[in-house]
Amino acid sequence: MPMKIVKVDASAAPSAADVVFESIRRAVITGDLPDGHALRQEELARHFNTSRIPVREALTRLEQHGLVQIKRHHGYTVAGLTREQIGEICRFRALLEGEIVAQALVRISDTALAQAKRCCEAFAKERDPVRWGDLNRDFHYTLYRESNMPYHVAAVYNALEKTERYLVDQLRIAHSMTRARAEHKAILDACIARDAKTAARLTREHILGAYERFTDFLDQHPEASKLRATASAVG
Amino acid sequence: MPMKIVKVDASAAPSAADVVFESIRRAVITGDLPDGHALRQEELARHFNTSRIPVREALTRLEQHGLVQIKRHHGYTVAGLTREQIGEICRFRALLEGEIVAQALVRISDTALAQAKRCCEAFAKERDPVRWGDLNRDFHYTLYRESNMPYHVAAVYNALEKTERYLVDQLRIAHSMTRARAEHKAILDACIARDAKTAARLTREHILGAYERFTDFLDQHPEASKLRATASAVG
DNA sequence: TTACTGTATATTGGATCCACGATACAATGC
DNA sequence: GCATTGTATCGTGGATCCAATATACAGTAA
Repeated sequence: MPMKIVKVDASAAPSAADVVFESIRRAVITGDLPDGHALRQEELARHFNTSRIPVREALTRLEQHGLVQIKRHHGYTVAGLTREQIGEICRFRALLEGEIVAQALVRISDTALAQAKRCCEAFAKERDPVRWGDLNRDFHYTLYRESNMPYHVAAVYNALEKTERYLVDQLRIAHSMTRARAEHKAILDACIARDAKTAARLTREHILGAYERFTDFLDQHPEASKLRATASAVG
Repeated sequence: MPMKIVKVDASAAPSAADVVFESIRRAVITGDLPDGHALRQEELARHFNTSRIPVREALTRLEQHGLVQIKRHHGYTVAGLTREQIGEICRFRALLEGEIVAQALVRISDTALAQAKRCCEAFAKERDPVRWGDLNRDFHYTLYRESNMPYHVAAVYNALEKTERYLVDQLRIAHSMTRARAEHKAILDACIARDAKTAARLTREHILGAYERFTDFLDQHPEASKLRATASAVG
């Protein structure tokens, strides 16, 4: 008799540490938790209605990701990046993402291209800045998915999550969404034409260009780096 | 009055978790702990004369590095890589390390080159296979150090530590140390000549070639394979 | 006043204890 | 015999408790 109940892997249910990790991670990469903010174990434990043990596990995971910093007996703080560090990470992404798109185009399916088109349009239409990071990620990841380079893609995502809050801020402030939309469209067109070289070049320029505009903006408005919202609410 | 006692930062002393982490990490990357080996918390706690808490912290750190795998309520095991995963990581390293050497040569100092020469000679002279991994790392790292690309270098090291045990094994079994010595020498010569393009190309070939010889050896001696299929975590 | 010392408090690192899930195997019913 | 169920045991995930360190500040002596 075939089982009539939907099959779910109960062992895949997230642990308390998973929940805390994801929640804090999200707050850090979106910028809801400002750089340098102290993450008190007891406070977080109360906030998530759990004990300090899963909180500590979440914090050690975040530290390995480079999203929080630890100083022995002083506790964990949200890790910030200097402008130079952001620059290096952007060059890292440009190098890898160029290679990944090029490789993905060798084998990419029409369904993936259609999905990328939808992501591109969703990004272009979105008015709410807090959603831009996710939609941007969706677009690029759809293109990368069939590259058969999971390690490269994971490395890109680790890199992206460290810098996203800075670059998205810039998108909003400098009104460069128009340009981002056009660049996404150009990359998509190159992909549809299966022109690997052009797609790779445009991807690299897209990433490095965003960094250029980010630094330009900081140079013109040095006070802008401090105007981050300091909502300390997690979850 | 100037303090006459040597200055040491006592807060930099390693915690119990640090010690356990480093120790297990070393055992995994050298291959002393075979793929799939179960890491029991209680057993490790006894072994390191501590409690399960620092052991668990060490294991979660190792999991974020992709060196161990976790299955909920089943415990931690040493994460193995498939041949395909090793291949992708080698391509990842080739891409990055080529870029890093090229960039490093723009600014590399004579002292760094002299140190690289010493590392190269130490590697060539060493007879003990268990030291090859460290000496190989020393040589390459000396060249990369002045690239001013710490994020790239760290990514390379995260990648290298996952595959080192497989590739070093191959070095020993297939007697390809002679070739490795020659390749190191060639890279060093290109660096001394400050020929960035050649150094980058030789570095890429060095890495990809080692992988080729690794797979060739496995094809010829299928019983030598210690490879175990896993779905490894993100590093 | 000013520099040093001692104490109170906050917070982390680690140890111990408990509850739940997983496995192995004996017991039961057919 | 064979499948199912109950139970004993083990190991992990999490909670609580304790120890050690850091900061703040009050007190004391020159």
